Amino acid sequence: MTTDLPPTPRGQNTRLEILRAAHALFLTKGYHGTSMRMISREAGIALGGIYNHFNSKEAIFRSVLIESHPYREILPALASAHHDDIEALLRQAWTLIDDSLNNRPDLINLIFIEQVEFHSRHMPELLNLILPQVGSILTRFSESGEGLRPYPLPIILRSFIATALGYFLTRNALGEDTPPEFRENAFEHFIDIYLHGILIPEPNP
Amino acid sequence: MTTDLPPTPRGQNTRLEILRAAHALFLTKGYHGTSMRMISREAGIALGGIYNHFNSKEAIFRSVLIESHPYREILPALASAHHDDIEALLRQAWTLIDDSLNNRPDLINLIFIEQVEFHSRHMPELLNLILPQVGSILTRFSESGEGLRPYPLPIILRSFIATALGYFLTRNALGEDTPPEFRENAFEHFIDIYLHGILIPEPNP
DNA sequence: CCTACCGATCGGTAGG
DNA sequence: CCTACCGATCGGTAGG
Repeated sequence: MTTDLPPTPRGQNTRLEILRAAHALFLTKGYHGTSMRMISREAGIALGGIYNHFNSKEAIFRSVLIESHPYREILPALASAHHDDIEALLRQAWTLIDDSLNNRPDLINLIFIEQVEFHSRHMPELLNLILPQVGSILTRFSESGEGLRPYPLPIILRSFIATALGYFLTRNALGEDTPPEFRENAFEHFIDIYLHGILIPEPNP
Repeated sequence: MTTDLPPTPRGQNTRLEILRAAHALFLTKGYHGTSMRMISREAGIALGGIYNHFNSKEAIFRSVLIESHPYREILPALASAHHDDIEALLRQAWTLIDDSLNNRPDLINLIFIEQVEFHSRHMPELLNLILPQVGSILTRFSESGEGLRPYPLPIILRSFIATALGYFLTRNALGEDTPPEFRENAFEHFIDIYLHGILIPEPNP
């Protein structure tokens, strides 16, 4: 079975192939640990051909960051969660994060590379894309946020994201040869602790 | 004012100078973004002289990681906090973390480099040094942990560390040109949310 | 602990 | 989009 017409113009497919290869390499080797020759090999294109699509190695990283940053999974998860009360909404978002990130814990490496190797140089541009989505999420929080403790809504959102990041960061650091008490049901415990943290407790029954 | 005798043998001072230089460079440029020549220049020693103290570039990173990992600040902070009830103990530890890390947010970059550029290869060795300290901290938790929700103590410790990491990670990502609602009093809000998360609420007064 | 050097590889480009 | 190449720099070492 062959496709007579490529789904997108040929050049566009090559561009995506470069981004896919670079993404995979950056995640496992970092930016300076990845060479243009590795990217060209992995993408199945000659070294010189890359420069028809990107002006520099950093331009590739910038595109990978903008188009594949984990926030692109976390924020839509929050935006698409559909529930009346905020606890159910956040629990559903937590499940969606689980689905998209739990099997790919190195996805957050992109955040680390941006901080360590670029001093967050590209974050202003990325935040300009992200913050508009954040606005509608915060509105939703305030609409269904009856039982929330009186923290600023941006703090509640930031600490939710921080909880996810802290989970994956400690998960990777702990590895699989550490005492199991540090790992068993940790994903569920983390969301429970977070929710107790932001929700006003039910009156004692 | 000159010192007649160096406080430590000459060779030992050079070794420490190499580690200090390498640490500073790794934090700001990453491992592969730092060259041996940069380290030699910053340490004030010839390139070849480094190899009298370390067998390879990775050996330098390993020593930096083991001797300067942020856990070396967080865990002693927890171990030295001295209070009857767990809330006061954790709040004091939080303050100590603030003192040692808040002005040097790039200290956690060492953790990221280890994860991204080394796939946490050195963590087993590091955890062997860390986990014994953890044992005594957990014992303290259980002694003064009357008001704790029934989470496993290792989870409570892990989520405390994760809260600190998530705070600094989102702090660096947000930068200083984002809406202030995401940043105002965030450090205090984070510990409050965490403590509400793990403590059984007081009966309504 | 330094000087001088090794082969390999780097990001990027000219020219077609 | 490829081939062939550029100068610069890499980690590491021999020899003293």
